[in-house]
Amino acid sequence: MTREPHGPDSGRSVIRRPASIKDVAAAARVSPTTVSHVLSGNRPVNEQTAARVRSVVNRLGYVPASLARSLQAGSTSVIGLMIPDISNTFFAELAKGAEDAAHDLGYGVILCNTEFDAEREDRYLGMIRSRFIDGMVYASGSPPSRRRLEALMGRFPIALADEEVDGLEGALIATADHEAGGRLVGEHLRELGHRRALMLTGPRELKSGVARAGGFVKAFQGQVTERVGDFKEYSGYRLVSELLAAGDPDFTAVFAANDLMAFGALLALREAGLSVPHDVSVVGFDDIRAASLAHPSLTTVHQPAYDVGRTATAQLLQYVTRGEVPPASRHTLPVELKVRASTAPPAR
Amino acid sequence: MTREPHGPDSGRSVIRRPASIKDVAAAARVSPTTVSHVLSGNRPVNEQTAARVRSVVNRLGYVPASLARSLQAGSTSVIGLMIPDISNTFFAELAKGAEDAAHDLGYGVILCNTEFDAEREDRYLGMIRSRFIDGMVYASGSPPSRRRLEALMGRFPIALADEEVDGLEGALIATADHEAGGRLVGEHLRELGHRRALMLTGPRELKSGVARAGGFVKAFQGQVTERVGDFKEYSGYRLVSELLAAGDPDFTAVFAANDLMAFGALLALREAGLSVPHDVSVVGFDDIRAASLAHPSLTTVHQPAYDVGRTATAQLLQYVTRGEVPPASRHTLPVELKVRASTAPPAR
DNA sequence: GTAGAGATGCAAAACGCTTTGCACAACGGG
DNA sequence: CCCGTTGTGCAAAGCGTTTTGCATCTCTAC
Repeated sequence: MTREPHGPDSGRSVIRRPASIKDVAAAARVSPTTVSHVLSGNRPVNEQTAARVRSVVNRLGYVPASLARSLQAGSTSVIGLMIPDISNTFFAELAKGAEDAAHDLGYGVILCNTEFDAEREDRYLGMIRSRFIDGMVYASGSPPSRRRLEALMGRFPIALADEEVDGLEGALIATADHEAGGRLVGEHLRELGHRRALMLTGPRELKSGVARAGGFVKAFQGQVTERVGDFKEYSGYRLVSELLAAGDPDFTAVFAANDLMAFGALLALREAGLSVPHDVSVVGFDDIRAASLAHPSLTTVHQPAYDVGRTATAQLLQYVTRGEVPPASRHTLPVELKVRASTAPPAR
Repeated sequence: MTREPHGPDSGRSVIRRPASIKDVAAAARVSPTTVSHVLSGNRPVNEQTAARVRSVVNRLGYVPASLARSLQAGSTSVIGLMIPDISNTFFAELAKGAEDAAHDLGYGVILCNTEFDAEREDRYLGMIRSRFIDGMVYASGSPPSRRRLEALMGRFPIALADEEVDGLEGALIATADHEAGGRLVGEHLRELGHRRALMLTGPRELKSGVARAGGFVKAFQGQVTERVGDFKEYSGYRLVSELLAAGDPDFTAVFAANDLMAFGALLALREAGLSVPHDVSVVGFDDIRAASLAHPSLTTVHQPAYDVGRTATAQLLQYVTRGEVPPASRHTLPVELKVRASTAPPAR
């Protein structure tokens, strides 16, 4: 434990002031202007002088303060990504796509995880108003924040990813083709020979869920019993259990509007002594990780969460880089039916 | 389609210059100083004047530019979170914890998703050197970036979360108690009556996996066959299949160093006609979502990913807010054994 | 009547960079 | 010999804040 050499400043691990462009200029006996030009290559500099400057830069470990640079440039090359829950694999995939797209253009992404908390959403919305971020990809959606968002939309670059609530038109939107997904499921079950299905939907307010159900009903062309769930596992379990308890089930297939509810349905069927897919087929939506790992593995619709995030971000940045607010436009991304072990022709 | 009223500036959705403090000052016939004081409450201002200023602020929709503020203050209230893959639920949970902790202190989090790509890691490390972020929570770890990290550690606030590679000492570290997790599994299997186990480890370089194996072997006190995997599902499948094909298995239980490999093992056992847990018990590590959804549900060790992220961040910020570099310290977080349906006493 | 104190508001510096305009020298072409 | 050009580098303004340090003015107390 050696004693530190000098002064009161010694031992403590306080961060000392980093070298500024002035320090470099002084040490190289040139003006800050010249240093800037050497580093940016913005104007020619005598090679000998430039070499001297570079050597000082290295010696001092000088790195330009990006804050000052951003202030001067009027943009930060950072955007925000507003999502309700990063631990939800759907949003995690979406975030990955957004990060990739941003990275491609040299942009950074601030993670705005909201838990649908209005106070939190407000704080993050403040980042764009105070111009700390150049734009925002918005995939959240508590109703109060939606209203505030609308006010911002004309003045700041904002894009909607997988918008699930209506009332937000006139924006740049990237979303999966929910209706087509529902249609694919309908066709699949019909072709297997099913004629009576149980459809577990999400809350009515969420557009995506409604679109899934709509596409399904249209394509299935059979008898469909609808029950409203909340996209959580338990609601799938509860709804199916109730129907089974009420008597002989009037369906040979279950289409849940997302995988979680499908898992709940699986559990309820198993508890009732019904075998999947022999007695009843089950289909989900999302293709979360667990869908392929579960037993039986779940037939489901793969949502391109990654592409949704990537597209929304890439589109947004196209305008941000030009200092413009994006115009209204919709980008619908294709979905894919993953047929696995939970569907089969009906036994009866 | 009505024609826009005036000038060349009209129709285009270009963002127009937002109001600055000077604009507000001019409109309220005071100095920028006074505006600043009204807004910050830093010095008293005549109530009548203040009211006038506030009204102008509202009318103009003035929001202080945080960039300028940060430049002046010398910090941005943003930190970075470096992780290899946000779509991995473990890191997503960790990120959520980090975001929560940051939010509590008014900090933002920049998502640095690296895919173990050195170029990408470098770019993000650049953000801290250019002082765009006040600190960094580091949960990634490609070897090249590790070396660069070491150089930065003394000069910038950096914390390690769930560090999985060695060579990085002298840092602030938050990690799960991997060894204790292994021990819990060992005790559990021993108490069930198992005497011969197969241990599927991760790569030798990853400290956490080594610790899990170490704890297990110590506590199990039986015969342990070790096989080295790579933490991916397929390696679990392959290793178990190979052993089964080679003849009568010399184990009644399998402990995989993570859930994914455990799933692979499950699959291999099922294909070989062995029943889990009747013929063989299987245990994983991590407690990812699919663990509870799989069939049979997986006995595993729950890792506090959220807490790891939260703790690392909270600890880091404690020093960042004081403008200090954190000292070396280790925070080990407790794990928990989740006993589910994949373990039972051995049949033979 | 006057000194000290409080209230009130402004000017100016500072944060660290980029960019524009300008000065000076050297040089070649007409 | 003069003018235009090219090379080289600096001074200064500007980006939008916050934070001193001062200058007034008005009280209050003695």
